[in-house]
Amino acid sequence: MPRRDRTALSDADYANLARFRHLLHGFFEFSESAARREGLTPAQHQLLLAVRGHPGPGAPNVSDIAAALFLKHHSAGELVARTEAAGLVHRVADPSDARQHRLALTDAGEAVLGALTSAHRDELTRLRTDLIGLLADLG
Amino acid sequence: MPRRDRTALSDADYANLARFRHLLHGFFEFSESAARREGLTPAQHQLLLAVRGHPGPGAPNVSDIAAALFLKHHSAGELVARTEAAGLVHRVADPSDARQHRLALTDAGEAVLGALTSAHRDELTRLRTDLIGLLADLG
DNA sequence: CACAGTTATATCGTATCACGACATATATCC
DNA sequence: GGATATATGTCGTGATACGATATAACTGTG
Repeated sequence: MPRRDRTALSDADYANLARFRHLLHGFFEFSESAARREGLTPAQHQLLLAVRGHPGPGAPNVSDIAAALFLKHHSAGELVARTEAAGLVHRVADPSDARQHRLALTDAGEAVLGALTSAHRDELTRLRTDLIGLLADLG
Repeated sequence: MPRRDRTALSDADYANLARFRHLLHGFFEFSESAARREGLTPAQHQLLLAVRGHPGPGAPNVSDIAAALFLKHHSAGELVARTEAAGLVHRVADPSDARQHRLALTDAGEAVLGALTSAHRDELTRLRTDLIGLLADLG
């Protein structure tokens, strides 16, 4: 059992966990403001990334996206609809299953995601050392 | 300049960033469900942690919490009011500045935060290796 | 020592977004 | 081919952070 004694929490344990959360929260604030600067909602940005970074062999469908973004199926569908209306993704009917829609980025979606992904990679490079240090203190 | 060429993004870069976000998102899902199991909203949990883990010399006030949680001052005040109503924190008037309220955990808040913090430490121990591996791929 | 500016917090109405409940269409399996 | 499962869509609701605004208290300055 890797779990340590519950009574063993020190002030430093709380402070380290608080700092870890604060650091991650700061990263997400960065991410959200970067997305909004590009005219996207944060959720739309995450959708684009989930579509582009989908690990499977083919293009993801709405259910894949729901799983990737921890959403209910119909919430994922709503997000896809909003993002499609913004011209960033499009749905193509799956030829082998008429219930499903395969998702792909539009050229506009591809462009904006590229810019955002570069910015995020840079930001993570800046944060990496602190993050690893905190993880070492926490584990 | 640490920034790499914007055109240098590969499929793997997108996939790695997507996996990184998915891993962190999963951690937050774990955190939120743990908080709700204890009868707290996720925001209330973060408030407790920010109070308990506050780095400064004294107890934090509402503005400190706003900064720690990336909230506007009045949103932090609303969160404190809700959490105080739940009996998890209390406000004590600062004797040297009647505008401020210093925040402290109640015994109930202390107990629930302790349980949650232990659980989070364990979860982070589980995730640490994957997280560090992904950070290495991303930077 | 008034008063201008700043700081700390509170009130209220609004907007966003994911959700539950429900509905529909298609596929699959005895 | 009828029952069941899967994929997605519609609609109303609730939670909560926010902007705009307000109030109170502190601080420095002349």
